[in-house]
Amino acid sequence: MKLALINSAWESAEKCRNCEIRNLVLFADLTQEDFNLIHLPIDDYDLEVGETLYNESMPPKFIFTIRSGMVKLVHWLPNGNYRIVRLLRQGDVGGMEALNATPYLHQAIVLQKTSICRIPVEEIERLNRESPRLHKRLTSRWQKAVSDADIWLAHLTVGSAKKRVANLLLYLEKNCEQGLGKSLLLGREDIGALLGITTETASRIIAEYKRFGVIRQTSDPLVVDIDKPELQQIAEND
Amino acid sequence: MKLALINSAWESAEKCRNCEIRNLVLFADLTQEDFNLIHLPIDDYDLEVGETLYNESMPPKFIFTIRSGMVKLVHWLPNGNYRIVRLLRQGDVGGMEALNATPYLHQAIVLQKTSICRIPVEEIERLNRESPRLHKRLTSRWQKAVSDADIWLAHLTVGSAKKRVANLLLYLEKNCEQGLGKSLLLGREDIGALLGITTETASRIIAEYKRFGVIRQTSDPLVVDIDKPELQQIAEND
DNA sequence: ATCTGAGATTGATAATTCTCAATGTGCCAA
DNA sequence: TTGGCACATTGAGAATTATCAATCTCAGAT
Repeated sequence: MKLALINSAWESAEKCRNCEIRNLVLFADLTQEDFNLIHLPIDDYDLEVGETLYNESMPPKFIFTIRSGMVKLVHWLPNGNYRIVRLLRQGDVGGMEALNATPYLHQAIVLQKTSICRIPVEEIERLNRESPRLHKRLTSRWQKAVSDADIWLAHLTVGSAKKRVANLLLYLEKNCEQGLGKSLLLGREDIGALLGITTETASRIIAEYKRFGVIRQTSDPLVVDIDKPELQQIAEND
Repeated sequence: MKLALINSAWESAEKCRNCEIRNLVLFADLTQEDFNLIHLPIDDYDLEVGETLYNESMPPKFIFTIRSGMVKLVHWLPNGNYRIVRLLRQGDVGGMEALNATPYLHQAIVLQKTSICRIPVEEIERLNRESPRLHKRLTSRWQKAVSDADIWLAHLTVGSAKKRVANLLLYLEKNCEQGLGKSLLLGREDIGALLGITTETASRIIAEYKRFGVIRQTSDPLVVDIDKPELQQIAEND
């Protein structure tokens, strides 16, 4: 993992102020004055597929916002298998457990080329004390993390495997960067780890959806066109 | 639902200060001075099995801490079925979504006679502004809600139905008020809604565990003695 | 061009879980 | 006492999913 650039304090504050997705993330409500409070460097950099953003054994000194791309939060099981606990997408914040001075809870692994903004916990704490606007944002991010987890549970762990896969594809469509009607197609093992089914079952279902044209390959092998109404049908009835 | 007592501001602050489980909940770090900031009444009351603490259609004006007992957070599905998204136990906080001025996300239903402390959101917001100590607590509560949800996912929705039930019984042992070696035994439908299995499957497994003495009835029909090592065995191997 | 390795797909069979249906059990009220 | 009711339990067969194993595909590496 290489940082693209270590910014000086001034530079990073400048960057944040001009960040085009700022309204999605933590610093949306900060004023010029707030930005002047930033002392430590906020780094931004890209990670490639398979790289690790953070894991359980790293010192929990940063939180991360996702500017673009997709990250999986992985919980390893004793037997070497793993479970994907959540996905982070544009605007999501990862590693917030660092704000409580507790170790990171998961390994965060990049699924798609991902652009990250890495913020020192110390900086958050300073702003938190000195800017009520950040505090509010932070609270609502936490809220989002909880409700995301709940939605996950309610939709992605009930019903037949077919339903779950359909729901997952719909979930991944929502902000697939390629535009609507398309969905990120994860590896079959990841789909399994996400939905609590085996790799083979995931593969069979994806293959069947392909055969029936419910999903169709695109030029990018990681992205598929989806037949949204059909998937919604499957997700609800069946 | 009846409130046991509508306390005056002074009385409720007094109560909080003397609350024996205070160190578990939001107000653990508050000072005498902080308590003097409390203006609105903080009510405490008991609810019986089946009563609703809050639901999606109530105005989100309060958050709730659990002083004792157990509450399920229920997400209703369109077809009339339901999914239990999380359990709240002693020290847990429910309805925190109210702090973001968003509707409650679930229906919270009492599973065991439960003692509740109901705090107006307005009061939290005032203390939040005026006492950094509360803010810190609140943050860490949020953190706990997220990590609980993740643990839930990682343990209670993987593996065979037998494993899941074993994990659930172990989970419910942790702070069963009757002491160690005992576990709250939920209704079979609730077990199903919790673990993503059918009521019948839940019943079969519980019945089997009873037959083999892995769990044993006690004088209280809602509580069973559990054979912890055996359950751990089942949860891990199998 | 061939080799190679990591995923993906598919098949056959076993195991698990669901579904539908019947029965059992204990508690409460008339 | 006697129904009645809400749960819990059990059975049998169908459907789904896991398991084990064999190919297949395809992008890189040699």
